[in-house]
Amino acid sequence: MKMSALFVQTLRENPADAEVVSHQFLVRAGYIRRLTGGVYTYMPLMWRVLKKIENIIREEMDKKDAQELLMPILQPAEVWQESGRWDVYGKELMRLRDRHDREVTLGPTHEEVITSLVRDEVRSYRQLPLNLYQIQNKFRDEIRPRFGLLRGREFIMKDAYSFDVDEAGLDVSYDKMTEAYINIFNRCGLETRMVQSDSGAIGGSLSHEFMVLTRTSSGENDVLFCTTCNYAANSNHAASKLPVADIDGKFPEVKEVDTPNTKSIEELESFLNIPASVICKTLVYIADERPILAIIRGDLTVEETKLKNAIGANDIRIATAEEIAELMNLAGFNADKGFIGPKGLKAQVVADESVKELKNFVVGVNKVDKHLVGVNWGADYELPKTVADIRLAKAGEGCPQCDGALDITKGIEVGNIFKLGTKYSKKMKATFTDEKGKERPFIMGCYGIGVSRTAAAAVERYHDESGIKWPVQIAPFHAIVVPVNLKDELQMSVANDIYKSLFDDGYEVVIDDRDERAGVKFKDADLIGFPFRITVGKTIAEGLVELKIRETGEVLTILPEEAKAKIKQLISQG
RNA sequence: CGGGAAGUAGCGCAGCUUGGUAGCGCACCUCGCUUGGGACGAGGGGGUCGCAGGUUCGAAUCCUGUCUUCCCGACCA
Repeated sequence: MKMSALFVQTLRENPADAEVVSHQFLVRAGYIRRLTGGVYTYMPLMWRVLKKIENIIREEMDKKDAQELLMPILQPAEVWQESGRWDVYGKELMRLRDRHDREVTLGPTHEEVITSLVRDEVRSYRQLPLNLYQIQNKFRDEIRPRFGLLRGREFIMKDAYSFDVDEAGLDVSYDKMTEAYINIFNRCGLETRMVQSDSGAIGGSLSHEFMVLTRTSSGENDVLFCTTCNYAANSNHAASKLPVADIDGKFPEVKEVDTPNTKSIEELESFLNIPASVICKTLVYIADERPILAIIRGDLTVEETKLKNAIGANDIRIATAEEIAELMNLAGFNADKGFIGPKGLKAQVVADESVKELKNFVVGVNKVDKHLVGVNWGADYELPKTVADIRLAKAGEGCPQCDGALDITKGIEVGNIFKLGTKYSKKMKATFTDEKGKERPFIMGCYGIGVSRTAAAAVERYHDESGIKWPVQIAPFHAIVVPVNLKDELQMSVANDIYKSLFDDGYEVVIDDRDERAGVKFKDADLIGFPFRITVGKTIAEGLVELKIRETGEVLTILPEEAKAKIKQLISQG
């Protein structure tokens, strides 16, 4: 490929709307162009990268006996109504109406379509196990698309679905996909960590996410990981050992006391001269339109996703001051902010495990400027029926699996795997006949990889101030040959020879035949991120060229043949 | 959803307060010169100033509405 003919326009300045490095460099280097919010054109360079990632995925999926197919993006509302997700998936579902006023959606994922398909096609256990996957554009109407390819409304995803006769079969499928994912990301040159996660809107019993850990990016997720063992989990799911604290309030008797102007835990701490850990904190949430009281030790934090799961809600948010006041008035109390307690309000109460051990503690009583002190769980003040881990784990706390401690880092989720079980097959009546002639629902799993996001994550992970440093396996081209002076016939002929030779050997190579000054060519080469650059310039007088390795910045002045051999060697090492 | 900010040439921006024929840098075209880290000189092309109304002799500029984009926040009592 001649650089002069390549459809790419590099920019000197960062686009004003790009905040994270992957977005900035992908736009500046001419990989992507925005059409509208969260929707991008993949330019030829980008498309080459994406196809490379896709092909790695295909090879590794096929090795695990998965079969590629392609399902429609346009999906009728019916299948979503069958699974019950038309109403619960929420606003992220891109909904539209056709000319007959029928509701349709642009698929954000394909559990419904695949389940419907397999329901019709697979009748016998003899046809199982089965793993089907596709790579296509997905649509999610994100509240706030941002960060370029990291969170778009239209993006490329690989989604796979497994069908097994029983749980043991699902375990095998899940393990095979785990292996495939590890291989895929390794081959993409990306170090990932497999972390436990919440199963979210997809549902199911067990799930893991594959995270690219980044220090630099405003990574989307917090990942807690053990510094000693292999425990790692998304912060919305992570557990930790309960931090040790003073949990005895040492109040000699149960008593309602005046605590003026103590609307926050801090104010209450200093007014009563007690640690936060002897206060039972009460938070009001609205889950699926109904109020929920969450109680937790005063020094700890509620994790909303865990709370949501503890009560089986679809949607959860903290209540507004108005909603709290309304809840109080309904029960005949006059209070709004602060002073809230779990007793006497018309709301389900969920207790975090941390409150069980509290002794002689302090709690709100839904009266302004009052708190109850010296409380103990018992006949008079009952522990709520629902007790669960709804606490946000934090760095420094003990690992739930070993004696080590947890640390926290940012991560970009590039893949996830779920054990779905019968969540979809039961609802959609997708069954097969087992060896005893009995109808049974399929045991399903689903497995996603964000293809476009993986590319962006690679840029987040591998770049410097000059531009992108693609891992060679997913770089748009392997190398660029740069003749410094087009009018120098020797330079041109050597450069052309190297270019042709690499090209004929099957390497993807560009020759920068533009009549630009060397600096321009070098800047563009660095920005675009060619893993290898062969410069043919002054040193050609001694028969030497220069090989620059983008990843390390290493520069070798060697014979053309040596440069080619070195590139081939490094590429084969991956 | 709430709060900010911004829409002027492909990209980055100035002009707006104080209305009077639309500018700068990059990019692009031509010529010259230059050729190892985003050179230089000369000339040139390109914009109904997001859109729609209004005020005015006259609107990028003032007013109203609308669309779009970006940022922050979404409540730990």
